[in-house]
Amino acid sequence: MHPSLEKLISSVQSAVTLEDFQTATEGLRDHYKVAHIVYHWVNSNGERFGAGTYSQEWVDRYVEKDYLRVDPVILGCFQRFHPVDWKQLDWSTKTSKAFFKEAVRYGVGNQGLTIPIRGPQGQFALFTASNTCSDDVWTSFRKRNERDLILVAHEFNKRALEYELGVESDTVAGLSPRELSAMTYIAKGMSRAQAAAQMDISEHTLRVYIEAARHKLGALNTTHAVARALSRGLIVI
Amino acid sequence: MHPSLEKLISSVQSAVTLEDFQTATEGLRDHYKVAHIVYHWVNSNGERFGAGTYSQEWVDRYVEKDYLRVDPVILGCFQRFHPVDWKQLDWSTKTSKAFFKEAVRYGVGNQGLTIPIRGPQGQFALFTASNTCSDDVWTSFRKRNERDLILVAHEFNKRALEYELGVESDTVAGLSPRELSAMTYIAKGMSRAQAAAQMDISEHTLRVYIEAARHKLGALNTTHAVARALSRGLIVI
DNA sequence: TCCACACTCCCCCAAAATAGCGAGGTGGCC
DNA sequence: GGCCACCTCGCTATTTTGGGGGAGTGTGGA
Repeated sequence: MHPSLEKLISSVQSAVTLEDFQTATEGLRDHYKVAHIVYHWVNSNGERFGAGTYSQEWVDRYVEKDYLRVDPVILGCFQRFHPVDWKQLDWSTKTSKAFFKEAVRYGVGNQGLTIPIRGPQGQFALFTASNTCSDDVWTSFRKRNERDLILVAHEFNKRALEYELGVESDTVAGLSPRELSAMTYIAKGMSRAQAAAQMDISEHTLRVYIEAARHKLGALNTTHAVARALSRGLIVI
Repeated sequence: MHPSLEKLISSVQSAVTLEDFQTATEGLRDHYKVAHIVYHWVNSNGERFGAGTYSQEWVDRYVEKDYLRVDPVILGCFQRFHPVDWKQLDWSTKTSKAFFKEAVRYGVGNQGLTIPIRGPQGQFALFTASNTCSDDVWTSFRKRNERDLILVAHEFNKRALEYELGVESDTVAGLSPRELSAMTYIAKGMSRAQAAAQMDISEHTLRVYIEAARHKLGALNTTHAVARALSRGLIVI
């Protein structure tokens, strides 16, 4: 990895504010000599954050027109797993063609590579490099830099997660072994009677476990408790 | 990146069968001179696949004892986002201590680095490198190789996703927007009446959504449906 | 154009979960 | 020895879900 890129990664690793993320994207843009670098991120509460080199006009326009629901990059990456070249996306519909044209008019590149990453609680981030150039030039750019970009995207996410954790704080309640078993059977779709039979205890006892878990998790009902236990990674189905 | 590692990555990229994945893990083990390389993967239907260099005895033991629910690596990575050194995990409980001891006895290393990756439909994969060595040796190994391992993990996932798409023909159930909203409210602990009020529809209509979601997800009851929707990343609470 | 599918509403009744009141035994920790 | 967390079991009454029927609208794709 290039020394100046290492330096940029360090700046991401030590980023504290959104401005720091912003500065990092500008540094990366200059390093790679591309039109834009953008990092876009949805935390577990569904709040969106963004840092990047797009013009303010484009960002405003994007928000105003609710292009999140149109942008094939967003729609495409939401169903994908791995780095996506914009060319692979579906630009065939009328709305997406119009969107692309307008994006280019606002200075967004005609080429792009977007790397989606997901977190355990529904966090979803997109790291994008975009440029205006021919297909051949872009392909060779990707060949040279795709791996580094994946690593950079990881660094952004790592820091973004810490940023999120800094904002939130919640106590994780521990469930007892029997409570965990009971919750697991319930999460698998068993009725209380079935789960009790599985655990070889009375249905009443099972109920006590479920209620204990519900209270510990601050849940309103069994379904809520299961949802919370799954979200917190306490149980696996 | 080392030429011989490039070769191993190519072999991952062209993997077709589980045996190919297996062979790739063995190659990586030899390349890095570590005790084990393991790739473990849960697809969007909750089916588990694995390829790695652990002994068959350990794998059997692991399955038999249902260690998925004990293993701090699994439990820890489920709540995390980024490469996890096994030392960072919680080994303080009695069961996890016993598990660790047994794992070491079966030849699993005392050190490990696990890289979790998630897909859009709740796919969840773990790529692990493990070795028996001192903390210092392991730290320097991580420093040298962590980035490469992240890229290797990405390659495994990319191929695993293609493998999944090739093997499965059963449609991944997509829930309609209203079904997703309904499921989300239910997952947040609301009763049908409350959720219906939130969505400003009759309780009966809400019930239709919940039942449709239940059928699409192949769930036995509402709680099960919520659990599946969460596991597959369809909803977030 | 028509079909499929999402969306909306209504009935009834059996089954299951929830809420409230209990009881007692074990084992670890201060 | 006392406290606390965990594990186990019982009862009754009320609320919520689940399964079985229906029926009508609107919208987007073949």
